[in-house]
Amino acid sequence: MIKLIEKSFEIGEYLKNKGVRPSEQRIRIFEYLYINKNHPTVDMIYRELVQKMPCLSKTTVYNTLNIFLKNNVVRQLAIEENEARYDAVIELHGHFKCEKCENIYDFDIEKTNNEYEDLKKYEINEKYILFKGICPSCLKSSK
Amino acid sequence: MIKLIEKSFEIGEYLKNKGVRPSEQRIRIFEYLYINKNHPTVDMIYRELVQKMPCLSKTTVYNTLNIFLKNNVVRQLAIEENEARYDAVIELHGHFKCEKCENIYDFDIEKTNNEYEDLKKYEINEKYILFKGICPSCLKSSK
DNA sequence: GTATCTGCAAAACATTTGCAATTCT
DNA sequence: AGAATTGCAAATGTTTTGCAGATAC
Repeated sequence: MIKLIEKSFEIGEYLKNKGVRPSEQRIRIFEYLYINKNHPTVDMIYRELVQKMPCLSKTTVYNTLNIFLKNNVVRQLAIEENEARYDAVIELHGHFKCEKCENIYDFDIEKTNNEYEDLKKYEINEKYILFKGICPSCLKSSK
Repeated sequence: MIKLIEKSFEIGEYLKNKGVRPSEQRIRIFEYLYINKNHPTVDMIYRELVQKMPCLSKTTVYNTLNIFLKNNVVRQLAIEENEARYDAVIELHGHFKCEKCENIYDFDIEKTNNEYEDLKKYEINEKYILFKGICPSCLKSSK
């Protein structure tokens, strides 16, 4: 409990620094993203949080995430084509989606821009890297 | 005109080889993707083709692209989070979206799987690489 | 007290599904 | 004839918008 309050307070500061006013809902939504790191959909966030905040609206989740996006608090991912997913880790990294267990793993990518010959003359601002395949634990269990 | 008929014939063969029966609509949709190489949305394809085929239905465009997907005739891209885009180039390559002119450029990526230390033990089946930034011609005109 | 934030209801899109008519073999 | 294809209309699902009440500064 105290942990949660402490965390809320830190998150509040973080959001303020990003230019977002830290309301209860916004703190909870960021907290969910920050603790779970599961690249959730709007629906996943809503279904979890509405249990503790019964009158939370899905509209608020949408509104909040759009504000977070605009203020660079979260990144929007296109992992599934139909539903947007969100990530509180805004540093450059790649995503790996296991086609079996559906888990999404993060992985490091280099920060050099010169690895791609074709892009020598391009200014690269954002990189979205998504691989699909089979993760080690699913590889093991399928043998 | 002759060119188009010839092209239709080639596309027909290509689709047959992929296990897709080459109807008029399917040929036209593939032809659009193949000629334009513009990673279009369903709506872009529909709006263009309905001019020549007035009773074309958007449902048919959806159906056709889903069949193409299943038979590995096209790749689905998640360049914008809200709308699916399609690409008749199924070979591995990356996409660069210019944030100014909105054009999407293709670029080559290496086929080695060992470039990412974190993924040594993962089986990688598909790679989706999307960069955003400014393309050379927009860089030039902004100076 | 004025701005902002929240949440309901409705609207706006993208996509899929059910089904009847048509087309191909 | 039988199977696949097309396209309309309706349904589904995600996201946005309008607006009234509540909250924060």
